[in-house]
Amino acid sequence: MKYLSRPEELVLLTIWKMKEEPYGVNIRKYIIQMTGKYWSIGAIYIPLDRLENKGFLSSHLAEYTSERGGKSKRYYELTKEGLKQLEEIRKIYQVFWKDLPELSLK
Amino acid sequence: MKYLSRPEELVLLTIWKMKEEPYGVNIRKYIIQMTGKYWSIGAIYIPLDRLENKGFLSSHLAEYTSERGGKSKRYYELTKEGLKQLEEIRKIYQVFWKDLPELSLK
DNA sequence: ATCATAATTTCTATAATATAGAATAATTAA
DNA sequence: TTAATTATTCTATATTATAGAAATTATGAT
Repeated sequence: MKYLSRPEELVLLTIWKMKEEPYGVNIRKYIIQMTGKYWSIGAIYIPLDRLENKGFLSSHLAEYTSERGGKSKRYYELTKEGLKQLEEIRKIYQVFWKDLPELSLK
Repeated sequence: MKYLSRPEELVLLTIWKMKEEPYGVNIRKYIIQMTGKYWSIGAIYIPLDRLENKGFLSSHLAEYTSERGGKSKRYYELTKEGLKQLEEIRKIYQVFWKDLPELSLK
């Protein structure tokens, strides 16, 4: 693949940035909150899986929880490779977003 | 649609930024040069079409050229709506890329 | 005139990704 | 043991990405 897709990038950035526990439900919540755009419930797991397969994330299942119930959470964290991808894309956009000309638009 | 896709964003930014004449071949050339990643010849026209359909770009055919030959070039320019989209996405990323914590990665 | 060359866009086919929400799983409380 | 809760996985479909061949249109050479 050439670039990270948009959801992939948002997921990686979120896992890097968020303070809450980084598992599916929370990651989705964070992205919705930060971007103001809706994501369906399932929509978060596809980029998560893909990013893990590519080696940009690693994960493990939560061992124990005293909360109400529910399936085990799967916690994610960024890998070195994942960070590298983010840095690469940041570099590209720094150049693109720099010195944009004033426009007179229709 | 929720966000601009990556190619859409790159195309819009390029049309905003590039100094050369903004038609397909040049736009592709510029993106390849700026990102260091290959795009096939046809790959540029799909986001161009889509962005125009969405109202983020407008275009017109070149009237006359004294160059060697070839089909008429189609020139593109950013619309107000297109600019708005870019500003929106920029705002999102400014927040995401700000205050990222130091990491100790595996 | 005809043919080769050149520059550009359009077409076509396929792979990959996005999106939504229902189904399933695992845990706890009543 | 049934209902409620929390989370992930599955399934189906729409959209987007990607590559490169084909078509279009003009020029230059013979």
